[in-house]
Amino acid sequence: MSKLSKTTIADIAREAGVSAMTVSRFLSGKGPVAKETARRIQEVIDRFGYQPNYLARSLSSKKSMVIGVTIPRIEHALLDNYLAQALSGITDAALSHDYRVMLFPFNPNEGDPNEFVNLFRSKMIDGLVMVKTLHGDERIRLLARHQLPFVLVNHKYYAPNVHFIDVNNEQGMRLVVEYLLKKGHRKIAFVSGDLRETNARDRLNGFRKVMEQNGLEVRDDWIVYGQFNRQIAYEKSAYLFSDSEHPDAVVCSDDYMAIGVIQRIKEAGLRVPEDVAVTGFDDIEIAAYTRPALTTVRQPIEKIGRLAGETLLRLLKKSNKTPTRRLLKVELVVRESA
Amino acid sequence: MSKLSKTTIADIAREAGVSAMTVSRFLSGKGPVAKETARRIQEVIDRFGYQPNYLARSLSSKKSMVIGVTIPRIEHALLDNYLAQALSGITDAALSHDYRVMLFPFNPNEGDPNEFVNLFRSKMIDGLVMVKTLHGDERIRLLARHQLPFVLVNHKYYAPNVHFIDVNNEQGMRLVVEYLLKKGHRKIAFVSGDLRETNARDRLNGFRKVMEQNGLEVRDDWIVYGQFNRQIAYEKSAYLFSDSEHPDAVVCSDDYMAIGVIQRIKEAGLRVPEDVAVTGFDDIEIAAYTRPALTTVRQPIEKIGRLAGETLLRLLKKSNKTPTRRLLKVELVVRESA
DNA sequence: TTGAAAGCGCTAACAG
DNA sequence: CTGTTAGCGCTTTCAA
Repeated sequence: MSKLSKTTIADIAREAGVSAMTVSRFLSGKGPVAKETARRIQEVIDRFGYQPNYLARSLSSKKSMVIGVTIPRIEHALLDNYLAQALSGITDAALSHDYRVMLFPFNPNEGDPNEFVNLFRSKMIDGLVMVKTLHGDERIRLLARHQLPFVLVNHKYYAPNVHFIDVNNEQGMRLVVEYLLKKGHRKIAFVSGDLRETNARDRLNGFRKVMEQNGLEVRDDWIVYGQFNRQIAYEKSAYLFSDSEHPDAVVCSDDYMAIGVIQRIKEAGLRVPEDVAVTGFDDIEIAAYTRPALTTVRQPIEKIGRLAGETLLRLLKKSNKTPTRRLLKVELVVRESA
Repeated sequence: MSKLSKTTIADIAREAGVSAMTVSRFLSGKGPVAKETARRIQEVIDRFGYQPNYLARSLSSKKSMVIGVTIPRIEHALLDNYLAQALSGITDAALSHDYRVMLFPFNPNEGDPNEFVNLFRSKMIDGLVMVKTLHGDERIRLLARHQLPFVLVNHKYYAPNVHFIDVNNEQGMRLVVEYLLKKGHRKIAFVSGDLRETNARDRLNGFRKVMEQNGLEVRDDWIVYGQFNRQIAYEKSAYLFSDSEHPDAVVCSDDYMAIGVIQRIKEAGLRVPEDVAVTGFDDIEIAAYTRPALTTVRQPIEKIGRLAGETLLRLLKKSNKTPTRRLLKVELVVRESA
């Protein structure tokens, strides 16, 4: 099939009249090489179009120069907008440090708990960034126990050897709730994402806290326990609007859910935002295009990804005793839905 | 840092009282292993949590079991919705055949023409899927010349050793134009994407052809030469609506462009679709949420990705003399913008 | 500033 | 059905 000539470091060495070791030194930049020798080696490399065998190099040096990114399969699709943005940031960071990125989709709550540890055992990756993991995932615990280098994206997990980059969800909820209050809303419902994600929990708790600090009651029957999913939010929020007494505002745990809730509200014959205000979270691409356009909390998703990548790469250089635990600021984006 | 015990195949062999070769046979399933021997080996593997060293295996077998996916950097973001969907399909196909996926972002029209060939030279990948490449990209030509296994996604390139999966753009344009004609539109403009992408060319040519077949004039000044980009479509389409005589329909080369054009039309004080109908292409996620929701041509993007992956994997099994050249059907999705 | 020797952990090829 | 031998192409280590 392919007709690539296979030049090895030995060929280059012979042709340049030096040993393989000298070529290796020249290539890595580690160790001295005489100017004239370097010039000759470079000339031969160019002439042959030589590319070092990455597998041999990695096997010998015990560094794969690859970082893995695990992403959950969601609704049959691999990548929602959130994941795509995060991946973008991670990849940027990796490439700028000469690492490659390998994708590892996984099914939450399924499969071998050692699934990710084994990626290290098999020397497939040097480090791992995990996006959107679930609370209590045994796989994370095992990675931490083995002191493997990994970073969590948007998942808070306070434990030794666990590093994460996340946003301040409570601040986000404060922004949202206080904005709604200022607008005169008092009957505020909350539609939550999967509580196995720390984001969902933090947002719900944040919502509760800010409401109470403002002397407002949080009605238990106005907390909807859903998932980060448009369709499920659409289904589960139905009862909120079947009564004559409905909320005058709904805070949603993310944008996809807000879209589902808005659809539900319209079908109940109510208007957004006149009858019911709705807010989202994330500021995904489509948030600006929904009808009405979403008022939401913007997360710097790509930046989160980049920071996660950089944190990991720092970890690979030298392990860090004190865990990195960054909570980035969010901002309120006011559009039309509230 | 990490404290993973490093068990090798030799350890397993010794412990199971066999040779490394027998363990290797057991692991690969190639070659016979006695039932009882197999049982003993499995027991030892489990006990040690042994994972074969992927690098050693690949170095020896000369197969990396990795396929690369090249994606163009677009507007600073790595992944637009189209790319995300395609990547999803490719990854699905790869994983189901026990291959891993590595990401290789690249800047169109920049960098070493050997950039991708070198991925093969360095044994980083066994095959490559390229998404959204530009016509005449030297990198593609070099891959083909070296007879390397690669597949193009949404890029038609008729040449030996070049395989591609694309859609029938002309059929898409027929759907769109004939729909517009049926609706009574006659003054139809076209806003094109970057003509270095074969998709853009095929859509423009298809548009022309169908218009002419229906006896309609294509006004040169109503062809806008833009790029696959919302902002640029917004800017370049301005003049279409500054005259008193404007088109009553605009066919756009993709959905992002349609969004830009709609914005422009609104700012010109016109209504969509009452004054000007607008159509897109792709049916990306947000197409259903724009205001008005987009009438567009749906491509089975994820399926394209999956087919590309499968085509590549077949190529890796045995090279194929006759190039795969699939053009998938598209369908018209009528919403509100036309 | 350079080189020789020894391996990294696995599999291909062949022999038994 | 199992084992031996000889690498794969590089880097590490030590010596010169």
